[in-house]
Parts: sequence; structure tokens; C-alpha cells
Amino acid sequence: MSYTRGFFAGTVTTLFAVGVYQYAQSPKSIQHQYDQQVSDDVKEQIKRRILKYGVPNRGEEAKVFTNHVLSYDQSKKIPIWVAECITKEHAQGNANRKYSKFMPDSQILSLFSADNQDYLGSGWSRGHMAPAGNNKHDQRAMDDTFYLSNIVPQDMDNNSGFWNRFEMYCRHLTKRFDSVQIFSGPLVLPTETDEKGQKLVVYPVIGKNEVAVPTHLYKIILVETNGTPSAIGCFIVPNQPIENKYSLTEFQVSLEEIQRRIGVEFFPKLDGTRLQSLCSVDSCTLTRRQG
DNA sequence: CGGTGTAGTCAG
DNA sequence: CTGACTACACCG
Repeated sequence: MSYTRGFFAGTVTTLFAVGVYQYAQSPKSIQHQYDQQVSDDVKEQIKRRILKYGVPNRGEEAKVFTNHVLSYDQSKKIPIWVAECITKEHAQGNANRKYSKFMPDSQILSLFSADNQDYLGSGWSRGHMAPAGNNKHDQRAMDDTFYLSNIVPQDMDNNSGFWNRFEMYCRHLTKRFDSVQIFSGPLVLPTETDEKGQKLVVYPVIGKNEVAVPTHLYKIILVETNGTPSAIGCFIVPNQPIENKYSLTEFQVSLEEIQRRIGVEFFPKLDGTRLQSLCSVDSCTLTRRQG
């Protein structure tokens, strides 16, 4: 709990270094130099000898759906990141969630999959990462978002409150920008400290599949005008009720921080582009009610 | 009997 | 919009 307060206060002052990538240049060790001299052929031979029966695989390769793409964490049974690229047309139409239902994703081996029983009665809601409401243009696209590969255990108040308004804000951005690319996903961050001052990562797991309950959720929003990226906003939100008094900007962080915490480089082909802060070109205010 | 499916209600 | 929960029909 103390981390939450620290987070609320601390993120405001977080250095905002969007679009700037720094790669620490480690001193070249002897081993490193040797490694560089080994030809790819030799490396392949070594691999074939030591990994005779194949290279171990975490199954994080991108999985493609009608209107979203995701990478899945087979250990935590929740996504790592879920990507969308939406325009205002995507959020309009007659698709209705009453025709959709939550179900396991057959692309995920059952050994690594959550099921509805894990969530029911757990005290945690099934929270979309790619939201259903971004897919009103196509019932199948909306149905796809109900696969549990796109779902994380989310605090009920957070889901229907702050996070819901956050998602509405993302749809609102499609009225101002040609397209809006969004990465959403869960995070487990250290939230506690033991008596020795050692930081701890503590998160619940639910159901027989022990689906990980993230401590936080994140969104990365990249808006485009005339086909070129113009601004970016990154946010980390605690997975707990968020009072209305908090504004979106209080949860803003740098792209660097979010990439370091998740261990993912989100835009490997977005090189050197100077991007403005989303909240400097847009209000970043959430509306109280739907609209 | 337990599991599935749907429709309606309730709440943030 | 975001969800859970309940009652009831159906089925093997």
C-alpha cells in the first residue's frame, strides 16, 4: 500500500524522455570478443549439438486476431502485450457484447491457458486489454476480444471506473487523429518492502490454473497524423479502485520506464523520431460519464 | 446429478 | 460503457 502512495506522487516527477533510447555500452569482455569471432555456422553447430531436440520456446510469438495482436505469457496465463490500431470507424457499429462470451483461446495450449472457472467467484473481474468497445464495427472482431488470452484479472471498480474511462478516452482520440496505436497489458511491480528493506514482488494467483493477478496495468498510446507518428503517451495504473479525483496525467511515465519494467522494446522500427508528449498536444482528461 | 446456454437483473 | 450474478431450461 505504501508503494501505491509513492507511485501516485512519484510518477509526476518521472523524467519524460520519449523517443530517446539509451543502450548501456558495457565494456567488452574477453568472452564477448571471442563470441563475436565465432561464425554463425559454428554457432549453429553448437546449437544443434546442445539443443538436439529443439530450442525451448516460451510461446511469446505474436498471435493475430481480427482486430488485435497479442503476445501471451504461458506462465502467468495472461497476455504480455496486446496491440491495436484503431480509427474512429472501428468504434462505430452494431456489434454487441451480448452476443459475445468469454472463452479459452484454442490457440493457447490448455496446459498454459486460463479458463472461466479460474475467474468466477475469485473476487476479480475479467478485464479486457483490447476492449470490446473498440470493435463495434465487427461482431467477429468483438468476439475475438473475449478470448481469455486478451483478459487479465482486474479489480472490478478499476475496470468499470477509471480504466473504462481511460478506454473511452482512447476512442475519443480517434476523432482527433488519423489512427491511434495502443499497447495494453499487465504488470507485476514491487509493491512491498520486508523488514530488511528488501523490495518484494507480491501478487495473488486465482483458480486451479493460478492465473496471475497483476499489480498494475499499462497503456502505451501512439497517435498518427498523415501516416506519421506524432505523439506518444505512456501510463501505468494500479490494479485497484482509482478515485475520480485522480487525473490520467498522474499516471504518466516515460516509454523508457515502461519498457524497462516489462522487458519489451515496443517500437523496434520507430527510430530516432522525435515524438511529442500526448498530454502536451491533447488534454489527457477523462470524462466523468460515457460520451 | 452436474455442466451448458440464455435471458434478465443489478452495480460501478 | 465496464462487468458479475441469478434463475431457469436443457441435456447426457
